[in-house]
Amino acid sequence: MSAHEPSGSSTFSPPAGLSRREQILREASRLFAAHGFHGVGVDEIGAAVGISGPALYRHFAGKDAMLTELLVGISTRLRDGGQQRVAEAAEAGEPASAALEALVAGHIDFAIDDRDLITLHDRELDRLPADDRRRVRQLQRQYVELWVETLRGVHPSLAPERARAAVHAVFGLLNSTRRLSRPNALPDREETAQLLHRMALAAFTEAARQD
Amino acid sequence: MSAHEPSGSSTFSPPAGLSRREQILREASRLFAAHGFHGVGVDEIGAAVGISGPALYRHFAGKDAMLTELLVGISTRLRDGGQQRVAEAAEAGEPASAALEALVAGHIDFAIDDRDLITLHDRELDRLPADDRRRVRQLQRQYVELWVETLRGVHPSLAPERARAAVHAVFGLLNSTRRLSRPNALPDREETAQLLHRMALAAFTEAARQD
DNA sequence: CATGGCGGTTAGCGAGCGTTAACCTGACGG
DNA sequence: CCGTCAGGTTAACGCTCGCTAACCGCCATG
Repeated sequence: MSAHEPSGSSTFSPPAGLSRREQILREASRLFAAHGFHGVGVDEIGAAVGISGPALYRHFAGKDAMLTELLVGISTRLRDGGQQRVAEAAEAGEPASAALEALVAGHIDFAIDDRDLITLHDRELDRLPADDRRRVRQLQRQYVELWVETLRGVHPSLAPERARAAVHAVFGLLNSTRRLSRPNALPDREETAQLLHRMALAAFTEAARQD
Repeated sequence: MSAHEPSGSSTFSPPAGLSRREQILREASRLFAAHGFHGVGVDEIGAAVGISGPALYRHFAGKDAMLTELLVGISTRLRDGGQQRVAEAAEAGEPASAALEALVAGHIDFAIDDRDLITLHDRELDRLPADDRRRVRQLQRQYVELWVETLRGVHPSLAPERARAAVHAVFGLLNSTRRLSRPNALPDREETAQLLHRMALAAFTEAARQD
């Protein structure tokens, strides 16, 4: 196998491509998304990166720790990315609707390009140990609330509870990408992204309409 | 399926409420939805209906068979219900849009009232043995195609591939109910149903808009 | 009143799981 | 040139799992 990579002369830097840890996380997310957390064995994960079984414990405390790191990473990226987009829109003096559109566009990029992670994000939360689960749930809640606030900035008449339901519904809509496109690459990524974008905004607008 | 159920002369066939089989299926669906198929043991399922472990094998061939029966049942109900609603709308001479609305309304009823089943329906398919999986996938595909045809009846300009993506997206939107309302009963079922209904139709309309 | 079988019970098996232990190797800094 | 140590290996442990075996009580029926 590849013993050592052609990295620079420094003491030890990540091997240019992906570090072992990152390799493992990537393969683990693929396998967890495909077969479920309990449906994947540690030997299987090891085999996917060319090492076998217990060697994983040189990089992670256990199987749970891999799932925890994946879910915390996803939730953090989503929340931080969302906060940044909203903040940028605000600083640029753009209208509230621009912030909402930025949230939608960012989520779509994520849902299309990191399909496995999005799958884990709303499927495997309950497989976490209680402490980590609380932490991830908190991050997810913050992300949802960011959307709710932004949405209500565009449609102030929308009641909070209703807005929250609408946000969850749109998440479901956007995350449907995991069901499309069997292999890995979308037939036409941009077209799919635009379709979802428009459907999401239309759904929001309708949710806010007075009846 | 089952050899001897209520049948003729027996004084005491179905225990008035749910048969043992139905009890087991109900509890199994709850547990599978909560912890995932691999995350639930047969002892746990047995305990949930007041019997213990191996007694389940008097009613089912195995754990796989329970999941199979649940998923086949769900997929069949969805497809048959959808076909019936579309047929009824056609016989009544209603416009194509009425058929689409009937599909949406029917799916929402299902998604709200049988939340656990909807969860299994799009999460646990890959845990089935290959034969059963093919069978369920076929039923699901027929249901999707029914929606696609109906949608294209309303918006003939919509390309089939695009329509299919839109249908999957709306399924994701409607199935988001499983994420709402932690305990069991929705705060206001009718209001939620109407909100989802309108959002779904608006998303469809936007998907069909020419750009 | 014997009987048959439905629907339970407990014991236990064999496989697979996550994890630990003990050991090895090759690269690198002093 | 040697010691350290990161990052592998295989063996094995203990536990849990799905499932089978063996047994049994109840109750409707002939």
